[in-house]
Amino acid sequence: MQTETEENYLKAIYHLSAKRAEPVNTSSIAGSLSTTSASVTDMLKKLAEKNLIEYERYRGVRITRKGEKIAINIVRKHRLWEVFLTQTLKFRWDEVHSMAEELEHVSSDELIKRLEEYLGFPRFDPHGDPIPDLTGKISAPSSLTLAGGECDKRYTLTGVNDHSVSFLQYLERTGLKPGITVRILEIQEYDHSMQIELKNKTKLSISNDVAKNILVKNYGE
Amino acid sequence: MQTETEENYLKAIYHLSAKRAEPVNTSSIAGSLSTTSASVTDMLKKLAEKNLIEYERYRGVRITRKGEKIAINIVRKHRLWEVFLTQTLKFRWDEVHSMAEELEHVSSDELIKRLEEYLGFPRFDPHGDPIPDLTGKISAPSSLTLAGGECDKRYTLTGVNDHSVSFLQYLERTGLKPGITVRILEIQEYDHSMQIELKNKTKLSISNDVAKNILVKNYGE
DNA sequence: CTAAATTTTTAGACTAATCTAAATTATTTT
DNA sequence: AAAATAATTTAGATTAGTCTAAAAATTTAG
Repeated sequence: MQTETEENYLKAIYHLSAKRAEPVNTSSIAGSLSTTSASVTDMLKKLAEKNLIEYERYRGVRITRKGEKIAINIVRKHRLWEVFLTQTLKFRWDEVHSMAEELEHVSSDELIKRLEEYLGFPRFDPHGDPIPDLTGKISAPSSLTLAGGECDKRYTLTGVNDHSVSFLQYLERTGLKPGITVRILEIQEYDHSMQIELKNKTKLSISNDVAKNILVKNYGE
Repeated sequence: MQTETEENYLKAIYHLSAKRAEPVNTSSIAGSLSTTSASVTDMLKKLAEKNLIEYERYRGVRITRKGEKIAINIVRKHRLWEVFLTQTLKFRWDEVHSMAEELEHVSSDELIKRLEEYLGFPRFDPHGDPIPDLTGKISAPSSLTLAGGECDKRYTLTGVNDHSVSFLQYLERTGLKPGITVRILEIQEYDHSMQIELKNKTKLSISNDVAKNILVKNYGE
């Protein structure tokens, strides 16, 4: 068994590993957990001792199979709780992250199995991120972003790349929630910003930066 | 704000206070939290510092209004989670205590408000204990036990006095869950044990000790 | 009402997680 | 390839919670 703090380190290392092939370095872990490099070094020794990571001084860190299993299980719990909070308790999708951050640590595997069943085995959380199954298998998330869309075609929003609260709240305010469908009206040559139309005929303009952070699938797929 | 450990101490003191008017002594707190008296003394100083309890060396402890508010809020969370676990996730009533013990600490007040609404504002948890409302008000639980029942009358089980897992599992096995109705067939003079009949005509004999720990209301009330 | 037994508190130590500041190793620049 | 810069680790302290063993206070018994 591991402490909540150890779990948070493993989760951070797991997420950072997903973004690059090289070992994860100390300061990026410190950054993502808002702590100091000195604290991270201490914890890395502890996790290596338990064979949850491979760690060599000054060389960074790789997560082991054993550590990854634990991390994936936490991600699974987190995302299932997010579905519960939005679907059952009607929280907005931009409110649920911090609550799920707490719930992910306290819930027994049996509780999560039942919760998953009750929720109808959802495959994605409210932000479009895939929910690992009991065995740790993870469906591929959509890799198409709105920025890759074509004029006059329709797309259904499935998730986001940027999970920051400010971005989510921006989307929430403009009505761009997962599940809704948009049509691209026009794409500007010079900055790749685009005009889009929502179902209710609202027209709005979004920057390429925003479009690149919105995951979509083709309408009707 | 207080730590999870402080919350557990407050809850223990609150529950122990409910049973007697005198101040709560150190060793009973240690007993109910499975820790040592020395640890309890340390924590009492800390809680007194924060005005959550009144504490005088060697004299025991009383909870303050401020401490009681916190304790009641934790009890409220605990019992609402128990309802969720049995009602929504279909856990047995003898399984939910330890899970709720963890969930009670992580849940924000807003989450609990929504959960309460989703559950339909239940007034009692699966063991018949009253659920404090948002303001801290607590309905009176049933005070009638099956031991006080009369021959040939029907009673509906509403809860228990003994919350130990072994007692709950005994009741679960014999079919004596809250909500069901029983009829008293016969009461033995010499040991006050009783023969009762369940809805499905099952007859069984229970000791006076057991009967005293089962809360009931008159059938049809 | 004193003596024994019990309860409670204090003293001192331990673990987990954290921090700052100093030292060490690695990387980049010139 | 040496010097400067940046990243990482170590050293030493701190806080929360816990423990054991010893000391002090209270309660109980004779």
